[in-house]
Amino acid sequence: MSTSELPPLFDHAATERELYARWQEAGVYTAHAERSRRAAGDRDPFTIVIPPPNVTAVLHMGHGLNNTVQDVLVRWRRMSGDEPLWLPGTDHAGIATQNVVERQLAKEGKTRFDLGRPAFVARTAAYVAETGGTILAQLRAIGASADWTRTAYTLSPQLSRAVREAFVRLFERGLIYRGHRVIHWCPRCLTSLSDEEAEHHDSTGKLYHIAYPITAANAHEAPRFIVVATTRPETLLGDVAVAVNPTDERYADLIGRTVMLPIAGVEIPIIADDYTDPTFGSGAVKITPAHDANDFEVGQRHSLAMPVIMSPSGEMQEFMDAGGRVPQALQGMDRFAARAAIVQLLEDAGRLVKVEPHAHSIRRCYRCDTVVEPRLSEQWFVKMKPLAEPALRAVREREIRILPERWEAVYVNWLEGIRDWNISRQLWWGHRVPVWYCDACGKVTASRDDVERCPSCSGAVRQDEDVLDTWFSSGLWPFSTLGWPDDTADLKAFYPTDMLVTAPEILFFWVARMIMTGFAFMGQAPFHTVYLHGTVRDTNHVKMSKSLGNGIDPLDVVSAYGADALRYTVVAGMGLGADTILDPKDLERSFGPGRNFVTKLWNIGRFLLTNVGDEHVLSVANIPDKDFTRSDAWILGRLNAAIVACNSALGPARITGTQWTEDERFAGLRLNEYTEAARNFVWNELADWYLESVKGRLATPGADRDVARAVLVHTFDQALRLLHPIVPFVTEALWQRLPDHVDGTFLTTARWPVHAPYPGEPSAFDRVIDGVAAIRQIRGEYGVTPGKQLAGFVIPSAASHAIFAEEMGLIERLTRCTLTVAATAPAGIAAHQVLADGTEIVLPLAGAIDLEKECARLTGELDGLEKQLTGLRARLQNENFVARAKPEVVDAERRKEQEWTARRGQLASKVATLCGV
RNA sequence: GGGCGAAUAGCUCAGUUGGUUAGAGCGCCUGCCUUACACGCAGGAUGUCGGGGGUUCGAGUCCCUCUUCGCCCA
Repeated sequence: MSTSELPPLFDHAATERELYARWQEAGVYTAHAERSRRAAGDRDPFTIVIPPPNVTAVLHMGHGLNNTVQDVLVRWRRMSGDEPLWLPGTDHAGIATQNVVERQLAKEGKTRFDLGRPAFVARTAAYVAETGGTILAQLRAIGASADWTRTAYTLSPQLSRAVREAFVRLFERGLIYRGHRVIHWCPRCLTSLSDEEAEHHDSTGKLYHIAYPITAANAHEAPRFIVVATTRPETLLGDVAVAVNPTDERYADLIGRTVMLPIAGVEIPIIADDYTDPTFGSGAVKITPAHDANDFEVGQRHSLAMPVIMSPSGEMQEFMDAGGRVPQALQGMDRFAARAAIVQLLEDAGRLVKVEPHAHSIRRCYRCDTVVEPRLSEQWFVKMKPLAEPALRAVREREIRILPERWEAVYVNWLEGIRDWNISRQLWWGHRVPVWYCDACGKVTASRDDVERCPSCSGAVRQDEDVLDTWFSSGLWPFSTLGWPDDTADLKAFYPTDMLVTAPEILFFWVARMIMTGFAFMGQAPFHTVYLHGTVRDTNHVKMSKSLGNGIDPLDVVSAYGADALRYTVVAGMGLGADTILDPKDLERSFGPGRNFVTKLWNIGRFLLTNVGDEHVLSVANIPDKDFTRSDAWILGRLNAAIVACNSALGPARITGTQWTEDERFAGLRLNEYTEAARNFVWNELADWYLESVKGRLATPGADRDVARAVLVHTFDQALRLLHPIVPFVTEALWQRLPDHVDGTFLTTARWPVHAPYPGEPSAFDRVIDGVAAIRQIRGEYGVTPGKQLAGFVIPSAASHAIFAEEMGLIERLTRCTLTVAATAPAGIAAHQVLADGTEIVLPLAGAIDLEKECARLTGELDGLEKQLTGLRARLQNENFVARAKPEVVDAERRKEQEWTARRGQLASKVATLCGV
């Protein structure tokens, strides 16, 4: 390969397309069950199941981040010799998808009821068939090495079967039941929601204090009122009682009497219940059991009626047991309009005592943001306590770890207070509840297969109208995607999976439920590691979203900067659990550094390919120790350090045994540290020093040139391997061009670097680096242009004599100097540097030296050293320090004192001779 | 209301069990188109580690407290 074919900038667009196609064609990302150690193979399986994006979704930066992380981990394990499976797929997203299709219908002036259920479902399925693969296709653009042959979908026949199986098993175990209670209802989506789907939002509302007239005991009693406080006055039409605390003396005499409910004109009792907080408002609360979950419980305790005074879409209506409660004028009025109307009516009637601002939190539908209405209705629930118990234990007993650590506490806290899960949704798009009712005999049948006739009386049956919460199906994801309930080869080979990578927002929605179902159906935790990464935000720390217009389209970034730049940016900026801040208004600021890194890598490759040539390159292992130079030993040592740093930032990959050890429990997954270690090696060590040091050797034919070629190719090859998970495209493109490349082999399946023993003393070259840096510093301080050739002297310390004598040519080349090794510093005005090891560098800089400035510089340096030495000595003279600090710390301080003292002596005599002080 | 987290350079963030002179990228300043790379190279400046108190020989790191911000749950 000649460099004429390599332009100075990496052509990401063409390369990404070509390489992804070749990876696909070679099938390198297809997992093989038989290679898993759990089957007949000899490889450790490493499985990640994707958090399935909605079928309606298009790729946003959150997906970009989430999937980049998964891909980095999977590529790392693939190269490490595991049998990896990254299983992709999508989620049918009941509410979201149904909303999209309903909006389409609305444009045609139709509703789903015009179509009817079968036609609506067919239309939605057709829509999904057409557009549902979009996001998965987009994941390919960022280089996702997922196994597309196993792409799953929650509404596929296979996964639907898993849903029925799970439902029926839980039903048979008594863990699924039908209940009549107050749930969260979205009046816009016309469905119930789980607790998790009704999100809290802080808001400033109003607290209305309303006076309810107490029914007079007799004709002589003066009119009395009891004041209740509420944020939702419109619900008073559904009030069935006023509750006071039994210990509240203010109201003791009123318990058992009745009040006349304003507007509704119904007489309701005053009851005593502990639920009432005497310190809140007036200490009396209105009880609306059909429209408030707490009131519902009060209502149950007191066997109260439960009138529903709103329609499903949130309009005032005598819906259930509410006959005569909603005045004609209010019927059909929206709940918020009704609130205003009722407040007005109360005010007109003199019943509104006061209105005060009130900070509280209201719940909104997580899909459409509509204020949720608590509503009494019939729903299916999962009994959670028994399911939560093993999920709780698994984390407490370190069978599963959650990173960052603090989320473990959140998880435990939630599971401890877990409430039953409402799983029925009044939607059409989803898995229909597999329950059939017989109207003839009343038999309720939950069944894996469709039921045609009542198993009891052979009467006609009808299936439950509701569908299941989408999260019910995604909760089965780690095993339903592998073929469960069938006993498949994939299930055997790849379950339990390994890591789950997702955002903290769905810790309860999804992660906790997968853990529960994992134990319930598989008897094992579904994964050993949960990695919760941060959120993508803009520079104002506002979460990126399409609706806010502060999003970044990852595909725009890919086309402008390349997939590698996107990935690098995301991974390099990701502290454990920290949010990722990107600037949607300045993509260059966010992604420029990533692209620059790719360009740098590309140019290291260009240099190497031009100067190394096509001829066979020796294996580093076959080169005799004595043939390596100091810089060879140094870079090989740095490579080892980089490998160690990358490994410890990434690993451990899996649990050993059945419990995480204290050491490993929160270790690894420091992707930013991994990135920095690899970047530092290739840029600041390989490119900045080794590559510069090797230029002369490459230009000089002979045996040493072959050693240099071998070390250069070896270290670059290893660097490409370390970097491949982060920037797969540019690394693969370069790797395939390396000399001796075997056609048909890929970096993506090449071996991850291992720490290897190399010859020589890696640190000797640090003396060269120190010397070069010192000379460059003088150049900088005296403003000598880099191009100007200088002459100078090196007075090496005894320990470093050989190094400076032998490496002088290299130092001269790197500094553009002509240097002479001398025993003592020559007399005369010059710039001086004293290196850490005691070696002195003297640059006369004929005529350019300002004696005053040089003295000031050296004196300043001496003063700084003096100050530090004083502090250091004070510490060493402190008996407490010497007695109590760890011996190795004290020893280190003593050594330092010796070094600093020697250096101070050198500097002091410099200053004395030069400045006459 | 309960719980959790954050506050470190102009910006975005590292800083593992307390132990040199607190780091990186971007930005900024100076000089360089040194034939791999100006998406680059060399050099440089910048921090009472949010405030206060405490423990300790030693605190960015541990404890208490205050302030500000964020998240989760009621």
